[in-house]
Amino acid sequence: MPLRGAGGEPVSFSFTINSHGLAALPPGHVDEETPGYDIAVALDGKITTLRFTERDGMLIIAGDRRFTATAEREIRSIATRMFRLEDNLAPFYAMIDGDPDLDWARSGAGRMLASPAVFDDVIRTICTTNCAWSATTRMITALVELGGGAFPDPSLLARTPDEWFADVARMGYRGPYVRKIATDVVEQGLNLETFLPQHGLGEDEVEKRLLALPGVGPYAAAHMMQLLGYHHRLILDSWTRPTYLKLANKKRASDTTIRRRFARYGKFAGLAFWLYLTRRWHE
DNA sequence: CGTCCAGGTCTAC
DNA sequence: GGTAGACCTGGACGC
Repeated sequence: MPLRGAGGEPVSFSFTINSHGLAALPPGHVDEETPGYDIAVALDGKITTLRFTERDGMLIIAGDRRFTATAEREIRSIATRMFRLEDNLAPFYAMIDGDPDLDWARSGAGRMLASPAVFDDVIRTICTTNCAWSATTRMITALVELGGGAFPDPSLLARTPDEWFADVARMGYRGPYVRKIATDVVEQGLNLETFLPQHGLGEDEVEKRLLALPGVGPYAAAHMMQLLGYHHRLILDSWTRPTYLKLANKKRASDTTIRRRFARYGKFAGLAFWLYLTRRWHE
């Protein structure tokens, strides 16, 4: 399928795909040798590995078997979600034309790699809070192992006992939060997929609902908003703050000051901030 | 060994 | 609305 954004703009994952994206899979799932990206998902009730590669502006998707028409539609949907092809960055690229800090990004940068499902990203994001990155990968590796190679769906997490979260995944206080969200999806009709812009809830309402989830505060909500395609909020955490100071050659800057610095990018302020911080990832 | 803190959040004032 | 303290875990660090 064509690798273009919703506005026909270029899409590039030069570095993010193979490395640091939040949705990056546990070690072993990412092939560092070839410019491709593997992910295991459940299709037709079976765990299937999909390999994404890019050639001449086309996204090539290879599977390990033949697929039904239903599965093919699902694959297309997964790819569109993961690579954020529903997101229109053309207005942003027009905005940064000639911008000394961000003009480079017009070649197609700015799409934080997403998981096949919004649910996955919410849980993954909670696993990034208040811990070292090594703990994040440990927790997510355990989750994917529980899922048999793919990220576990809500019903599997809902029926997995508390002891597993505490003793196997070692998620500490996050375990009950994750189980609560999974249980609400299964039993209370909570549908995180409706947070996607196409469902029309509206930016403010989506943010409100994210913040209402246990374990999701300002940082996690900002990260999810970015993944969902709402680019206004700045992701402010213990990595982005010092990274900004270093790149901007400043001694200190309050969150308010940082926000003011990026306010010129309007509804794309958060994306501008993220690209400012991750520029070297794309070189 | 104890303390601090890492890509924060929640509760109680 | 703003702020202190607690919170699982485990690696880094000082003593």
